[in-house]
Amino acid sequence: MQTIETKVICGDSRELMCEIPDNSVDLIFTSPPYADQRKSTYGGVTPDEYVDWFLPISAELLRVLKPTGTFVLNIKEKVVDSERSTYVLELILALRKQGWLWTEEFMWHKKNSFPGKWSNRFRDSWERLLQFNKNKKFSMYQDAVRVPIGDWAKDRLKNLSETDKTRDNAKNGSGFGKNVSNWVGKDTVYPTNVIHLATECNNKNHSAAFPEQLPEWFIKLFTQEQDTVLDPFAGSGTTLVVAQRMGRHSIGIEIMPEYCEMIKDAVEPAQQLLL
Amino acid sequence: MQTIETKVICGDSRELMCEIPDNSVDLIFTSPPYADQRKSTYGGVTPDEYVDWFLPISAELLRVLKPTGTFVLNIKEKVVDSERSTYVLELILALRKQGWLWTEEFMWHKKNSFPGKWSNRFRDSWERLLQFNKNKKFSMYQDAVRVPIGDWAKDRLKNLSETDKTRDNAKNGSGFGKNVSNWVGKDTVYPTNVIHLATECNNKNHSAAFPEQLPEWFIKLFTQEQDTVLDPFAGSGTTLVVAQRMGRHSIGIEIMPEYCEMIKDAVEPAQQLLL
DNA sequence: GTTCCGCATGAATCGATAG
DNA sequence: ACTATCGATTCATGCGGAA
Repeated sequence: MQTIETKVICGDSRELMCEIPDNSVDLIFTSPPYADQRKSTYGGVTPDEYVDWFLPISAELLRVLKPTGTFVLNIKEKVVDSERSTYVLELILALRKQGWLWTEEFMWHKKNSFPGKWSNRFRDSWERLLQFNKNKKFSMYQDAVRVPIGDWAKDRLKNLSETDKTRDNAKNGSGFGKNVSNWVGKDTVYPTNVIHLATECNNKNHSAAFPEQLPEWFIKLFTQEQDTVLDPFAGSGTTLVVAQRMGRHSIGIEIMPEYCEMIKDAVEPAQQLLL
Repeated sequence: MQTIETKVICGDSRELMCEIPDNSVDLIFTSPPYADQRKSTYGGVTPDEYVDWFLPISAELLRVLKPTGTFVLNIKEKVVDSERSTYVLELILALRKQGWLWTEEFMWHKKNSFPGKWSNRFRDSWERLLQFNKNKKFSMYQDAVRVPIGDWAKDRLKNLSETDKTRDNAKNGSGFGKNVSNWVGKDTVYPTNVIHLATECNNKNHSAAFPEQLPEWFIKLFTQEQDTVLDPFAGSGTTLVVAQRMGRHSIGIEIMPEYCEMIKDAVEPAQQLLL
C-alpha cells in the first residue's frame, strides 16, 4: 500500500515554486497561457513580453527538476497581423541560454481541429511539444508507449507467418534465428515524434487545452509509478488528474481561484495505491 | 497553344540569381541542403554558418519574387550532440529582419521516415514547410487543393440530426450551424496546415528528397497556369518536372553538374500546352 | 491479368572504436 | 581530449518477379 500525493497550490507560479525542493521533480508537463494580443485576459501576456515573463519561471523549473528529468512544454504561437509570432522561437533560444538542452520537438497533430476558413491560411491543426532536459542522459521508458504496427503490415504478413518462420529456422540451423525474433511479436513498433490525437470534445462543463491522452503519453514515456509530475500552469487540472490515475505524485500550481477549486474537486487529496 | 518554358541553370545560386528579373516569380519552392556536421559533402554548410550562408540567397529571392508571390522553404534541423540544432529558428528570425513576413509554418508528416532506435529519442517523422511572403496580401488558390472529406467528419455529420443543427443554430447563431450547412452534401473540404505524405521510395535510379506531391500541392495552392516557379536548389529537379507538367513556367538552379544533366533529361526544353 | 510476397532503400542517430 | 568513421538499429513503401 503506497500513498500517491496530489498537491494543488493556488497562486502565482513565479512566487510559489520556491516551495518545491531542488531536484525533486521527474517530469514537468505544462501548457502555459499562450501569448495574446489582448491584455487583461487570463494570463494575458503579449508576444513581446512573453520571453521575459517566462524566464523567471523556467529558472525555477530548472532548479526543481531532477538531473534525469524532462520538461515538456506544449505551446503554439498565434497569428498576429497575418504573421506567425516568433516568441516561441525566441523562447527556445532563451531557454538554451538559460541552461536547458533542447532535446526534441514533438508535434501534436490535432486530427479533428474544428473547421473554419480564412482567405490567407488554412486551419491550424498542430501544436509544438518542446522537450527540454538538464542533461543528455535522462530517463525515458520507450516501451511504455509502443503502438500497434501500421495496417500495411497486416496485409503483408498475414499469409507469411507460419511458413516463413519455420523456413527461417531450418535455414539458419545453428544460431538463434535472428530474423525470427524480429518477426515474432512484431505487432507493435516504437512511435515517432509525431503524436496523433484527436482534440477532446468538451463534454464536461469545462474545456481543457489538451486531451488527457497527451499528458498520459508523456507521463508514460518519461516517468514510472511513484515519480513526481509538476504542472506550473495547471489550468483545469488535466495533467494532475491523469498523473494521479497513473500512480504518479503530482504538484499543480494555478493562479485562477475558480480553476483551483475545480482541480481540488477533480483529484482525490490522497489516493491509496496497491502495490 | 502556349509555350511553357522550363529553364535549368547550372551553377551557384548566389551568383546566378542575378539573371532573373525583379518581381518576376510567383512561387519559390525549394529544399536547400540541410546543415551538416561534416564539411566537404554536397552543400556542406555547418549549422553555425547556415544563416550567414543563406541570407545572401534569400535577399535575391526577395528581389525576384512578385509582391503577391510566396516563398516556401522545406527544411528540418538535425540532431547535433543530442540536441536539435537551432539554426532553423535563427534563420526564421533572420529572414524576418531581412524583410520577409513569416506567414505560416506547414508541417509535412512523413509517414515512412527513416527507421532506427535510440535510447533518447524516437524517429523524426516531420519536416517544416515555412511560408514567407513579401506582403500580407498574396495569391492563394485554396479551392485547388480541396481534399476528400475525412471519415471523422462523415461520422460527425451523419450523427448530426436536424434537431441538433437547429439547436446549435439557436444557441450561438453564427458558427457551428452555419458551417455545417455549408458542409452538408459536400464531399471535399479545405485541408489544414498538416500535410500527410510518404517519402518516395527510391527503387528507381533517381532519388528525390521529397515526393512529387509536395511541390505539386504548393504549386496548386499558390500559382495558376502560366505562372513562374523558381527552385534555387533544384537537386534532382522534382519541382521543375512537376511545374512543367502542371503548365507552369519554371527556373531551376543547381550547382552539381550531374544533377544538372539529370534535370535536363527529365524536363522537356519547351512544352506545348493546349489551352 | 490480378494479387502476393521478397527485397532494397532511405534529408537518421548513437555509441564504440580508431587515428 | 577531440574528431572521423563504422556498425547496429528500425519501419513504411514501391518495384519486380512469382503464384
